[in-house]
Amino acid sequence: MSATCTRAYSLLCRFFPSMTRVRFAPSPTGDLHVGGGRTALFNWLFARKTGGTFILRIEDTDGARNTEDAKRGIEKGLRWLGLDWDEGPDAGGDCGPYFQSQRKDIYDTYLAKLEAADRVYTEDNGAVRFKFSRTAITVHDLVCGDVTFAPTEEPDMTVRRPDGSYIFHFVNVVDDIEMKMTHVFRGEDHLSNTWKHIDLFNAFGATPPIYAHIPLILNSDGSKMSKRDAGSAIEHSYINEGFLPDAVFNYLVMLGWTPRADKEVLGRDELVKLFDPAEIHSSNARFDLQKCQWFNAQYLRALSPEALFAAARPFIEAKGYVIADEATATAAVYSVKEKVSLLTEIPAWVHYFFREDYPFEADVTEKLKAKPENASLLRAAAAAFTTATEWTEASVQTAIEEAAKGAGVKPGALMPLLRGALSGQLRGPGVNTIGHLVGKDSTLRRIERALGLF
RNA sequence: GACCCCUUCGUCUAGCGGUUAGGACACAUCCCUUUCACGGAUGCGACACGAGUUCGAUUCUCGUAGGGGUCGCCA
Repeated sequence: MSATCTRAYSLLCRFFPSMTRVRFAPSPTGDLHVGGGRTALFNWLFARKTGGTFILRIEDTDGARNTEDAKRGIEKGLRWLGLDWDEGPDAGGDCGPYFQSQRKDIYDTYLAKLEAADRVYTEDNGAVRFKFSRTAITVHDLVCGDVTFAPTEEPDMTVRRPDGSYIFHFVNVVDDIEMKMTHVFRGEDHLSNTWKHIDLFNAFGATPPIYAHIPLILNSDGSKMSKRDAGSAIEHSYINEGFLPDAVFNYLVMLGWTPRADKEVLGRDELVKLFDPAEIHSSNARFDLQKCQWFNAQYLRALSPEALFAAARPFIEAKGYVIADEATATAAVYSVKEKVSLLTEIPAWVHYFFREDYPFEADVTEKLKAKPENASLLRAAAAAFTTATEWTEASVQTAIEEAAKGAGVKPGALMPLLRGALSGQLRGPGVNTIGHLVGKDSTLRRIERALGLF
């Protein structure tokens, strides 16, 4: 960022802290793209940081492929990420309507201004073109610094189609003027076109906003990320895959900006506090699913038992498991929280808490049958459980240890057997935790059922 | 093709003329441990290349290469 820009920016923030106005202006194409989500996120961070206004404007001038469903997809993604907008659909505001499809009169008015200034001409078929100034134009960018474009040799830019509808560059600039945007955070893919926007601002006699072009998110192989790629769509890749919004928020921020902090796991409030647009990176970043999942694991583990259960519940029920007792289910889910990094992984770790006919995995059957005396060890454990007078994690533990002692083996020899019998698998929370949570009766039934394998 | 942006471990990055080039994810080994994990410790691993400027370049300048982007009556 240039010194002039830095100064202008800090002055603006110091004296007019709540005058900043930024917007996210997506074309409603369905599921929110991560790149778009992150663009929205930086706009939101800046608005919250400066006490300004975050506006959502739907650029739906291409009526053919902009459906109501598509619009809802965008809004769902934004809401899920926690990016609330102060003006826009459902929020209202003084600069509406916030759908470009409803702003034709405004565009007509602005086109008239260009006509009056002799900056447009109509072609034979009715299309209207804007006469470029064909002077050198410098973009003062918060991220990229000053970028100067030589006088263009491109043909004049079409701003209105023969059918009367308007082109992106035109409506985008008109709306940014009308909606009084002070800053524009957008993808770097727009940098090369920004001189056209500035040319338009100048033609309207308006002051361009301060631009900040943020780097793009690439696939792990460095190619451009598009719809079908892993991690590309908020609902499909994150909501449905068991990510937590805060984790995705945190990861996405880190992909374009490194906060000055001694840790990476930072909450929204901390990120807002630390955010400095001048520190946004200038190079593209590759998407790393493993790192994103690591963030998710961190946030998962920080959840309270109740919050974790609430988040996991839909994923458990989607597998068809019936939750009869919420308190037990909550404890069951909490007992495996540090074994997973995605909510979608939880059902496979807790399914046996919700049914008695859980399958015995192959290695369990193998383990149990490996030694003939395993059956008697299980019977010894059952006997110890039967005589237990109380049923807590501690008492279950004690019963197991006593059964092992009585049978002349170490608890470690009995544990895997019991684990396999009670859960059908060789991994999971402590055996005493499983026994305690499923209850005494079920514990005995489960051992009996496992005995049937011999 | 023209123009624009970018270039530190595999990935995300710190660094802002002198550092044993630091951290995180991933990976490997060890410790902990009834399993799976968590956690802890250690290790592996980078300044794209070539010229300058300088006593000294990862850091500044130029070039080359590579990656990305833009050049629509898409947004």
